[in-house]
Amino acid sequence: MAVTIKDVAKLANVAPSTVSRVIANSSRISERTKERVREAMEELGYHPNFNARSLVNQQTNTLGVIIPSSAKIAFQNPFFPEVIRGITSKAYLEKFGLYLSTGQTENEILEEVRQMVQSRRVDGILLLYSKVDDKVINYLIQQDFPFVLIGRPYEAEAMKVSYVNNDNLKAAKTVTEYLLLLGHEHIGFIGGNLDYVVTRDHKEGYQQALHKAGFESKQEYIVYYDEIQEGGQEAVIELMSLKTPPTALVVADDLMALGVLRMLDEMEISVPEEMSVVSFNNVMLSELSSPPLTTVDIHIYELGFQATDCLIKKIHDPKQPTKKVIVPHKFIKRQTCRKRVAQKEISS
Amino acid sequence: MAVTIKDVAKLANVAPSTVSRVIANSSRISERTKERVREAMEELGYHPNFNARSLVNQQTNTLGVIIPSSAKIAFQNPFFPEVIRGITSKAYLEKFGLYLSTGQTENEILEEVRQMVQSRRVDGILLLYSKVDDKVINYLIQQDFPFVLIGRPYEAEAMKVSYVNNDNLKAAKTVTEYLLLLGHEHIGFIGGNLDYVVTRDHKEGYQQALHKAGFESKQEYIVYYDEIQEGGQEAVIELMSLKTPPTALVVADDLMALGVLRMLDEMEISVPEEMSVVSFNNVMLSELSSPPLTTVDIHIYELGFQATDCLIKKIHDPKQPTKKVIVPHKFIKRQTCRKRVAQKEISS
DNA sequence: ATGAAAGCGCTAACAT
DNA sequence: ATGTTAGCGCTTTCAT
Repeated sequence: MAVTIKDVAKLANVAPSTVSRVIANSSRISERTKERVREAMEELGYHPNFNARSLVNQQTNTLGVIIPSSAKIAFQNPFFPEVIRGITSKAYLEKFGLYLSTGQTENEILEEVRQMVQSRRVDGILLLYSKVDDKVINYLIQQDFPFVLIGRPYEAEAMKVSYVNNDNLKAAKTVTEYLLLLGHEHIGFIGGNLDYVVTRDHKEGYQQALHKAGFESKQEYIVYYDEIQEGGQEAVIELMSLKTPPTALVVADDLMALGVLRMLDEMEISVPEEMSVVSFNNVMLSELSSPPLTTVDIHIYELGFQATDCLIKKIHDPKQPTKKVIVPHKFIKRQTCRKRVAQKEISS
Repeated sequence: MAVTIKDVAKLANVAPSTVSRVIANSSRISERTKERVREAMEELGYHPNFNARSLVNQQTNTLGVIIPSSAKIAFQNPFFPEVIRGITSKAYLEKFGLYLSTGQTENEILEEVRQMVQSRRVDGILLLYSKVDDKVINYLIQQDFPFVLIGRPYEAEAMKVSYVNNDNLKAAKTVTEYLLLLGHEHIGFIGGNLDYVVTRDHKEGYQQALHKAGFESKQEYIVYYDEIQEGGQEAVIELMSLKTPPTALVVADDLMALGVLRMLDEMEISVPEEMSVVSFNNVMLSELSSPPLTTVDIHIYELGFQATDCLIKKIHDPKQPTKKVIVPHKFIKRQTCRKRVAQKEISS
């Protein structure tokens, strides 16, 4: 078996508790013994047993990270790697470990979360998505277990939920207004899955901008897709089949926008000449597309970093008031938007 | 505090050991008491304490997942999410948890790995990358700790390392031969970081194909980049500045190929008319680019799944012989390659 | 078929 | 300043 505290104690000629105190660098141990004990630890290659510590301390220094159930789709989206990167940075600084959920369906995940909290496998939980009416959130609230949401809770009841989010409504409103200013009057909206709060916020912002400008937001210009791969493409077909097809598109995220560009390319509709496109997230590949995407940078890394910060604080002091952090976004203009050209000018 | 085995025992009027046996579904407990105990567990909402179990069993049912140090770059690449997805699936099936590395530099990661193994925080380790002369690998070998490599060890000494890999050399050879068959005589090679074994395998395959066809592989056609973002772009500039610029490109991976396409687009070099491009991985966005990428599907998900399978088997039976699994690849022809047109035909 | 007791490796209260 | 001891929650001999 591995070397334990007892072995070190024996070699250093002290009691196990002394060794323990040396590990904690207790001030009640003389420098001389500390020295001796440390040498013994070195010599034996001692490392404290993680489980033993966790057991007695009643804490694991580990954060549970919950990835949405549609992992197949979700994980393809650079959003998740990037949040995790943010989480990772902060967790490393605070010496916390990361424990990843592995469930694929909503129920599997719920069961997993239950395990995590009840078996004390983690000290807190990071939820990487916010769904409308989510069972996991409800469970966590009911258990009063420390957790932080990335996104925002949908239900009003969830006042006590800490979260880190962007102002997605405002972002959507801004890009729509921008398109409006460019003279576009028929603007399509390609949203993600309606179960996600972010989709609803985007839609709301889009509609507010339209209404404010005196336009009616017509149902047929609004389309939702969750399948990123085919999603963008089908959405384009649907919208371009309208009697009056849109001349600009607000797209749920960069990856889907890529699919949109691809489809547009196939249909020989040129971007931005004949169609303007704006999307959200500003993941790296939005710069690599042809043409590069005009998009909203939501600072994904920061979302993860802040959420982790917030969670760890909450773990250290459970009485912390609930916090709502809004990470600012930034509109990035690249090459997929252009002033609208009147129809005749094109067709002539 | 949470409910423990003792509480259950008390309620069911049995000894703690009996409860423990019920959890393990021991055959030595009568159905009647099992029933009673289970009811008590239900009533109290009992869940076994993970750390206590790990402590006595000397196993954690957790796998350590080590992400390469250049996480910033690495994680942007869809390769990693996709391997993790494969890992996740298998881990879930086997009821193993996943513990993620958080270190950013090579040394941080090495230290983390040390912690993981010495503190018994994980039962085995999955290395998601294979670097030439990697300290982590050497440490793991020396500790004789169960681990599986995704990729392959570079040093011959590492005979005892189990790994899951593609035949990257062959894949690179095949695509180069394909380009050769299309009449291309000047084929550029844009590889990833030379520290990674996969890069060396790609280069080797590329060169073998060239030599077999009677061509010399010239140094100036071979270029390495690790920065995905700018990498592809700079590489293109470098290669196109040659006196005889290549008419075809073998690119390290899809993401970088995207950057290449983007740059080519900017330089108004049309793909595939004036330049053929092949890459590796077949991540989802390779289908979304314009034009869609001709690439090699290396079955990333499968790599993760197989590696996890292999590791768990090894954990269950440490005497298992070392295994080398080669996941087959598949050449996916899409729209970035075309027969070479003689120079004059274009310029005329 | 079940209970009692020891022990996994560590920390912390209580001695001294 | 250091040692003794109990106990975290569980599993596993060893009894009965």
